[in-house]
Amino acid sequence: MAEQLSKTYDPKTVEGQVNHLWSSHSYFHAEPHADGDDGATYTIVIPPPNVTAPLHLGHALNNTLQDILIRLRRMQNYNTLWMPGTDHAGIATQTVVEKRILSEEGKRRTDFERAEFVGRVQAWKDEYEATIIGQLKAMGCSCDWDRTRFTMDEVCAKAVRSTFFKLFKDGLIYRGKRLVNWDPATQTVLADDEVEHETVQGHFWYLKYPLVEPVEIDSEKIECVTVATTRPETMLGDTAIAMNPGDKRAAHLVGKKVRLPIVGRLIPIIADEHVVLPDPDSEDEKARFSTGFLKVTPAHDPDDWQIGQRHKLDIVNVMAPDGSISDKHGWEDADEPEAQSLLGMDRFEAREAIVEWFRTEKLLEDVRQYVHEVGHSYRSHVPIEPYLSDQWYIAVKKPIEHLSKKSGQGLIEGTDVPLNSLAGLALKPLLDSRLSFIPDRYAKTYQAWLENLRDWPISRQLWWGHRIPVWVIEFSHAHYSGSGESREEAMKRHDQECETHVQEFLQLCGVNFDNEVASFRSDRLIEGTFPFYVCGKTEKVDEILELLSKILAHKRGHRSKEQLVMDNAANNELKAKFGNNAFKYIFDNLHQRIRTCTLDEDVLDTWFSSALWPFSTLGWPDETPELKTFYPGNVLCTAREIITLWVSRMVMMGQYCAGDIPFSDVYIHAMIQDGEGRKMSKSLGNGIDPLVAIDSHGVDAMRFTLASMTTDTQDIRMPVAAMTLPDGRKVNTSPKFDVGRNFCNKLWNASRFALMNIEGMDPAGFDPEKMDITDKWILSRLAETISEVTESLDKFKYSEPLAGLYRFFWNDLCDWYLEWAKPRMQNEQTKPIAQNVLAFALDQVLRLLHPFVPFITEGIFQKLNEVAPVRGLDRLAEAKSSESLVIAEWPRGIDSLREPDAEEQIEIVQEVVRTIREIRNNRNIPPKVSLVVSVRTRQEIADILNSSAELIAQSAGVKNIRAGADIAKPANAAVAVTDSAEVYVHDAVDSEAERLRFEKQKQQIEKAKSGIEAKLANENFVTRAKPQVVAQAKDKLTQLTEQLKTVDRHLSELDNGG
RNA sequence: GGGCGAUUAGCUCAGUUGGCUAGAGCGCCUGCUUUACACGCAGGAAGUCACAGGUUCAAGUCCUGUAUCGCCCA
Repeated sequence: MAEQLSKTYDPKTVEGQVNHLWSSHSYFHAEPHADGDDGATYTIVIPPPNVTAPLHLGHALNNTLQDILIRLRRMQNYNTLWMPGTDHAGIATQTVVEKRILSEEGKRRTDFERAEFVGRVQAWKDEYEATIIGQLKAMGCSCDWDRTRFTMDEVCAKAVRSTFFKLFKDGLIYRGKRLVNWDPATQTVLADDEVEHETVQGHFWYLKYPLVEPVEIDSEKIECVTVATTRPETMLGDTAIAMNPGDKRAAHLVGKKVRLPIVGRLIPIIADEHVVLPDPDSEDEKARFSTGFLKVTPAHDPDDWQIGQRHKLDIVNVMAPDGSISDKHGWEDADEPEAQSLLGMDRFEAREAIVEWFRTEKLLEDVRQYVHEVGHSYRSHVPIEPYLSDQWYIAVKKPIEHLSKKSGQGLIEGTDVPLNSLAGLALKPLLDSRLSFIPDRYAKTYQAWLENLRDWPISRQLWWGHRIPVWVIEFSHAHYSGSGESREEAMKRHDQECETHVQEFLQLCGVNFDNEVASFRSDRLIEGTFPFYVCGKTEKVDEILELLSKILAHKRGHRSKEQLVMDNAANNELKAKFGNNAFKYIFDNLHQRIRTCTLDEDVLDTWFSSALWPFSTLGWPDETPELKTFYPGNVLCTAREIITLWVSRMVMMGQYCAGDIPFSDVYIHAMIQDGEGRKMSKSLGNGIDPLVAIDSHGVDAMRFTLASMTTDTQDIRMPVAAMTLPDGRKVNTSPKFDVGRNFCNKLWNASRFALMNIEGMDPAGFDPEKMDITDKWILSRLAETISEVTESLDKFKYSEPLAGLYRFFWNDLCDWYLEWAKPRMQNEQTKPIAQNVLAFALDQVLRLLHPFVPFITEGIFQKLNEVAPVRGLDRLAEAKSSESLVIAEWPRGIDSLREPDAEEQIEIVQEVVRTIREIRNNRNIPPKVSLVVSVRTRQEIADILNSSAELIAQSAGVKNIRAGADIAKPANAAVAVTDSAEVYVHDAVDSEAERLRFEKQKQQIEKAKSGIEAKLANENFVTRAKPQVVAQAKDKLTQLTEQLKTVDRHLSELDNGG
């Protein structure tokens, strides 16, 4: 006798037992194929959660959906891999750790050595990684935990290094100056998505700039031009005034010069389309505020930067990294006393001082209120300063020669994207339909982004992340002999020599310079030299250059040769590892030529390593069996805000590094909002912790609810309700989870009932010939459900299959089949048949439900295996046994069991049962009172009803039922008219109730009837609509007419006291 | 500013290529300790499908515009 199941489903107990079962087997582990085995594989890489914080409900949704796909394919016998792991999330993680250290210890990042600080972040990562993996396991994610990766672990780091080197060698990485989002408070660059836009009540200040020579326009003498600005302090860096070429005044003014107030700089007036023409009545706010003259400050405004690039304007940066006015960062003409007095002021102080200066000098024409969006740092909340700085970039639209054979060359039609560029590699598969988005509208986002892509800035001024593996070598200044060659030629020759020496040195250390090193010399003069950038393929080069760097640093401050070679650790290490010759070479050839040799301070953008995730986790660049078997993967499942940041880059890098797209389908799921349609967030306090949901409702309930809400809309609303935990903590949950919990409870109890009844079942006792109509019906419905569920899962539908399963399980199996089976279980003749059908149906429904609600189904499956280990339906259908549902076979289509006749018959029976029940309820007849019923209907339906009289009797509390074509209405009978029959419930008359019901029904029928009559009266409908539709309408009209006649007859009988 | 989406019952959502007396779950109302389940059973009420035009024999569904809300990108 199997152990009794509890009366309500207790998720904790079952989850515990099932976890124990799963963790003691390796069901989730995937092994690469042996050579020659080309069986079907199915791979998903997890979007690695940030180690910044625990998972939220969005993650729960994301991972539930992946787990559903993975479990389905595993049951379908694919070699299935779900690769788990976490992301180091550079800036986000560093920020939270910095905040915590500041609040707990009052220390800043700069109070630590770099390595020490990174250690602190590492400790945080260890903690949160464990939390996150624990959460994923709690959610039932069937990841291959043995393969868990982290974006900064050794395996991933190797891929990052290889990719960077490859890009560097292909000439796709360069150092460039650009405006970045600078946070002057924390002094770091921020990514665009780390900038929060806030609406600010600000001003437009109208500043007058005097023309060097006055100009006459329409006999009016113009001495000044007026610019409008929201940031007057940037005027110190103005290098032009721009006008729209369409401006009438442009002809007179373009080419003239103005004298920049305070600074005295002479700057030109130029023409640029970007300038908005003034129009006081315009809808466009910019036009209303515009004077037609735009001050151009390329170093402090992104639009101005573009204008500066177009017109080759000077770039004058007037600020220090802390946001104060400074002449040390690119401002060379701050000679005027007025300018000098501003130096050192904070940017907002300087703003006031400058406005005041203009006011005093009568050059302030106007001040107007202006409400606008200002970017703020999400970290320090101070306004972002567009700041000019040197960053590393990846050239995304640069053609890659060696790829032209494979990917073709030239531009993709209608774009400026070369086929053999990184952007092209990502775009082409979409255009070729090798890459699809679900829902497909998201393809547009992807495509538009790639077509308008700018080079990718990959350096971040952070300590937490993959260090950029570039050594910056500054050569000493060339000694210009003056003999014959020009200064430029001398410098070039000198630098060339230096390069050669570095090359020789590395070769002496055992490095093959051609294969293992990539390098280039800057074409821009930076602090007096053209830096030489060196990137090694492996860390060996780093090791050598680091020793060189130490030795050279040590060298400084020592004069005599004896001191230079003095014993120190770096010297010894270099000698020991790379030989005396290399060591000697430094002093013979390098120390005079190299001023500094330093590793770049910055780290790589987090998305750089994320971009490699689909293959770095499989061991790339090594040609591992894993890579061979599981790459390319199948699906990526993520949220839409990540399409540009991540998906596109994975495709790009997958193509570039691994030679193929990393997945063929991108499934974009909805974003979870609260009941008011707001994003769930910490600051609003409207988030739901998945662990709370799991605690209060059970994992399966949470998963069921999430999956059932997943249609292809972009948002799903999840009403949030506060609840108090037993320990007094107030937390958020959602009444929506009740849906899942109720379902699980129903599943549990129906299974409990089934298990009690199939105990001791004999599979041999099944005889297909002895199945009754309910057996045939439920199997037919099962067959239908199997194919519906399988098909919709193939199409990435979640809510649809779940609704189908819900209906089959609850509305068909529980509400009807089980009820009808109850008496059959008491009868030795019928019992074996009902038992076997029930066991089979339960077995199949558990399999179908398993991807959605894995714990409860596995728990029940284990009991089912104890009670009824063999569950086939003789020669009708097979249910291959399995020790665990995780690896059980997915139900096969059993279309041979489809019985439309049985379904139709049961529907007729159900309709009559519902009608009788309605009368019973309506007349307040107690459930215990048995009824006598007769039904007047067409003979064929009467036959069905008579043969199913017992089913009706049982379901409707009827002791006697008789159907026929010529049944007369008995006296004192309550009457109901259905689509196909008149149902008489004897001795239940209630004229008033009946009249009300009939009158209402009459109205409904008349409404429907007149609609159809109108249609049929329309000649166009009859001639133009599909014949089938017309025939349908005619049938319907006949039926409604009949029905109406019947209702009328009963109404008039009521009138006659009938 | 550019793009995408939503608007259907009190709430959360379905509604395939146009063919509808517009469905489900929750909530609501009525009745029920029917020995699997009250996290349940039986029944019921409840909708001008955001608004305005248009296409069509036929529009919740297609087109145009408007309004409100939301998201992404700049």
